[in-house]
Order: sequence, then C-alpha cells, then structure tokens
Amino acid sequence: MSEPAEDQGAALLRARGMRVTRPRLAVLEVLAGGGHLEVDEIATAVRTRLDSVSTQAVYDVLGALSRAGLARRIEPAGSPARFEARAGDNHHHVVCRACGAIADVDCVHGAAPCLDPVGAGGFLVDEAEVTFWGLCPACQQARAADD
Amino acid sequence: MSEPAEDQGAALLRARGMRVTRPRLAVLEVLAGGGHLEVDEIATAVRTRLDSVSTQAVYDVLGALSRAGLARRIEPAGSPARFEARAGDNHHHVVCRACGAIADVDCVHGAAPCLDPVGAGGFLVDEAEVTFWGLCPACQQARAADD
DNA sequence: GACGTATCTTGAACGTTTCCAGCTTGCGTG
DNA sequence: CACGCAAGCTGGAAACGTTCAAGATACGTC
Repeated sequence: MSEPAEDQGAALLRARGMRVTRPRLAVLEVLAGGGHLEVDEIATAVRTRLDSVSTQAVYDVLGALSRAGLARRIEPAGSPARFEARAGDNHHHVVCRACGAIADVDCVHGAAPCLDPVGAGGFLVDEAEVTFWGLCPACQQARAADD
Repeated sequence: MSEPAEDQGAALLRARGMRVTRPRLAVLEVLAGGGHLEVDEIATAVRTRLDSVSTQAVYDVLGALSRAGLARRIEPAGSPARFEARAGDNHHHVVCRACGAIADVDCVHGAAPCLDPVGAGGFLVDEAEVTFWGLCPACQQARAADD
C-alpha cells in the first residue's frame, strides 16, 4: 500500500516478462479502481491520465492483460465485452436484465462450483462460468413503481 | 409424431396467441432438427424450405420465439448468437475453446444448480446460466497430434 | 548509448445486428 | 365469404464493437 499504483502495476507486468508501457500502467490503474468496465469506458478513463491513447492500444492491452491473468474478460449475452481486475478467485456475476448492471457474486461452493466433467460429452472441461440473471435493486424499485 | 412438423409448430404458436406464418413454421422446423445454430445457418436452412426469407424476418422470428419460450438464445463469449429448440429445462453448455463447438450438458444438480440468491447484492435472481469451457474431443486429438 | 523487437498509432475494413419506411399477410368481424 | 386492422415481412441502409494491416515508436538488453 505504500507503493504508488504505477509501481505496483510495473511489478506485475515485469513479473510476467511483459514490457512496462504507459498505456498498460494506465489501464491497470483504471481496472484497479474496481467495477466491470466496457472497453469504451476504460479508454475514456485512460485518456484522462494520458493525453492520447488509441482505441486499438486499449484493445491490445486488454487482450494482453487477460492473457497474462491480470484482467478478466466477461461478456454477458447482449452486452459488449467488459473487463475487471482479477483477484484470481473464480467469482461469478449477476447481470440485471433491465439495465445491464453487473455485480460480483462469490462462489458459495468453493473453488469449482458445479464443475462436473462427467456427462460433458467427451469435452475436457477446464472452467465453469456462471452468470446469474435477474433484476438489480434499482430496477426492482422502478418496476414496483410502474404498478 | 403422427402430426406433420408444420402442424406441431402451428399448434405451439397458436397456444401462445401468436400468428402462424410461414417463416415462423420454417424456423421452428429447423430448430426442431437439433443443434445450436447461428442466425446465418438458420436463415440458410429456412431458405431451402421457403423461396425467400429476409434476414430481418429471421431475427424477428427468433426474437419472438425466444420471448415466447419456444426457442432459447445462447451466446458464448466471442461468438455470434445461437439458438436451440430446447427451452424450459435448464440444461447448460460446454463450449470448445478451439473450434467453438457447443454441446449440451444436463444439470447434475437438478432444477437450479448453484442458484443461490444469497450474497447477490440485493439482486432478484431468476436464472443461473452455466457455461463450461474446454476442448472438444476432435480438438483434443488435434492438439495431441501437434506434439 | 545503440540495437532488435514488442508495442503503439493511424486508417480502414469486417461481420453481426438493428433501424427505418412501406408493403403483404394472417385472422377476427360483419 | 369479403372486409379491415394490425402484426409481420421485405428491402435497403447504417450503427456498433471489434479486428486487421502497415508503419512509427519506445522498452529492455547488450
């Protein structure tokens, strides 16, 4: 916590043999702020820290970070891709059907919920992704108010 | 089974107060053939039964059918939307990371696997969607052959 | 400090999906 | 059995998120 965010990010990148560049540090900082951000939101936030970063660079950086395990890509049906800082735990997500809001849900089963290779038709399963669908508190209220 | 497929589809549509049109019947027939089809595949198959059907009609029909519970829309990350006939039972899917193939997986936990509204941050959860990621048998062999 | 390569920039294109206006069709009424 | 309304279809076009290609730049290493 005594280290500036930049140095933390640089250490993470170096630990994986990745080059430390300004766009990457900025993206890591933005992701560290929390939330589930769209590429466009990340690009906008990054541009408040650096003068100009191309959209292409943001996509490339996010791809590299998720490949390195420093970010996690999530993509609920009907939404553009979103990215979040990854704690390495396999938590899951609740998505609001009305407004698309996303929240984290810790896995109640431990490490691998519902992961059951049996009956997978010969597939070699390595990950189980769980997405919950429902209504966020705000949209529940909005719907109740409509009645 | 003694009824022609068309009449079955017509009955399904009428039971929900939906109009019975040729594009809808054709889409229902195609979906009844099984599998997890992309919109483009469905459109192509439909056009072998009817002379000409616009792409928009296929999208509209599929939207109406999934809203009515006659079709289910699935959309694995990084893939275009796909539709399948099985709706109602909540089975899940295995997706091959290499070739994108999709297979069904019956839920081993019964009706609502891992569905745990607790800790959902105030969300009113109504569905739990599970997607397994791995390698299909064919891609396992292909990878083994590369070594 | 100079090199080689990974990374970023610019500009463009791709494929899926949605919008729009207008015509056709299914289906309940008289 | 003909009529009329609204739902549904057609056709063209465009928006969106994303990816590709070629060249310039900056990082890490020697």
